[in-house]
Amino acid sequence: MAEKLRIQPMVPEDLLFLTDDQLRKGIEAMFFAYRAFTADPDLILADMDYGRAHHRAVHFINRDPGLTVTSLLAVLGVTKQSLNRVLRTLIDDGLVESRVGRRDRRERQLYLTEKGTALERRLSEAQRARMRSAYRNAGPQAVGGFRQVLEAMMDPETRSQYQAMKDLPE
Amino acid sequence: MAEKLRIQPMVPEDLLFLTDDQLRKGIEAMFFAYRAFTADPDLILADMDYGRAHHRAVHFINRDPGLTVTSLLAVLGVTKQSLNRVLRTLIDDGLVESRVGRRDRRERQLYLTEKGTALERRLSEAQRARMRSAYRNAGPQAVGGFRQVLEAMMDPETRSQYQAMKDLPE
DNA sequence: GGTATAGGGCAGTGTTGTTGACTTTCTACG
DNA sequence: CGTAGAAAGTCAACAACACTGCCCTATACC
Repeated sequence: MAEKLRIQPMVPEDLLFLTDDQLRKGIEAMFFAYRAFTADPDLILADMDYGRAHHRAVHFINRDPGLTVTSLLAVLGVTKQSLNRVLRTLIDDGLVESRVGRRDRRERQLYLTEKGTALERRLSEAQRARMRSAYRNAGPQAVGGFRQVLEAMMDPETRSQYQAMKDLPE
Repeated sequence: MAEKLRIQPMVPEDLLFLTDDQLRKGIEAMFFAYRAFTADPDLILADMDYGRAHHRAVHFINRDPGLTVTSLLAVLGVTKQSLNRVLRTLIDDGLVESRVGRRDRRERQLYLTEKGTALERRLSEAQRARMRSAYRNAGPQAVGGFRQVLEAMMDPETRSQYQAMKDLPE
C-alpha cells in the first residue's frame, strides 16, 4: 500500500490557504460582494428605464472617450446586437453621442454628452462610495492583495487589457 | 474663513489608495474578475438546460444540506417565484430532493441527490480550479487582503450570514 | 472592381429576475 | 377549538439582457 507514504502529507503552513474549504469561502465572498457591489447603481438605474448594461456602457465610454463601437464591444464582452440595443437608447435619450470616426469613416466614436456625464457621475459615485468604505476599513495592504487576486483571476487577454488601461491618465 | 486651515490637506501616504482613480481600478477589477469567475461553470451549464441560478441553488444546498426553502431564499436574495422555477426543474430532474421538514411539517428541507452532488462537484471544481490558481499566484498575504476587502464590501446583514457560515464544519 | 471590415438592424429565443394574486398545508396562540 | 399567520407552491404578465442567424449599407483597401 502506497498509502502509508502519505501519513505525513506535504502541507506547509503557507499552503493551508489552498484547501477546498478556503477556496469555497473565497467563491462565496465573490458572490456576496459582487451582489453588494452592483446594488447601489442598480437602485438608481431602476428609477429610469435603464439597467446594468447601460451603466457598463456609460462607464467605459466615460473612461475612454472617443472609443469605437468595436473596442467597447471587446471590453464588455457581449455581442453587437446586445450592445446595440443599449447604445441606441442611450443615444436616443441624448446621453451618448456617436460621431463618425476621424481616421476611418466606417467607425463610430462614442462620447458622453453632459447629460451622460452627469449620470455616469451619479452611478460611479454610488459605487465608489462603497468601494471607498471597504478600502478604508480593510486598509492599504489588504487593497493590494485584493487587486492582486482579482487580476490573477481574470482571463489572460482581459488582464492585459485591464493592465493597459491602468496607465491611462484618467 | 476656516478654509485656510485646509491648505495643507491631511493626506498621508497611507490614504493615496483612496483616490478616485484607485477606486475606479478596483471597480473595473471587480467587473472583469467576476466575469472570469463565472465563465467556467457557465460553459458546463450551457450544455445542459441549466443556468447560473441553478448553479447557485446547487451550491448552497450542497453547503448546508437540509436547509429550508426560506433559508435558501434569504441566502440567494431572490424572490420565491424566481427560486421556485429553478428549484422545480432541479427536483424534476432528480438533482435535488425536497423532504417534509422534521421540526415543522410546513417546511421543506432540501438535499442533493447523488446526481445533484455529481453536478455540484463538476461545477465547483471548475470554479475552484480558477480560484486556486489565482490564490497560488497571488500568495497567502494577498488572499487575506482579498477576503478582507470583499467582506467589507458586503451589506452588513449578508456579512453576518457569511461570517456565520465560515465556521460550519464543511 | 472586388473583398473585407465597421456598424446597424430585424426576428426569434432563453435565462433570470420582478409584481401581484391566490391556494394549500400546517403551526401556534388566545 | 378555532383562527391568524407562516411556509411553500403556483399562475400570469412583464422586463432586462444575453444569445443566434441573417441581412443591409457605408467605407476601406488591394
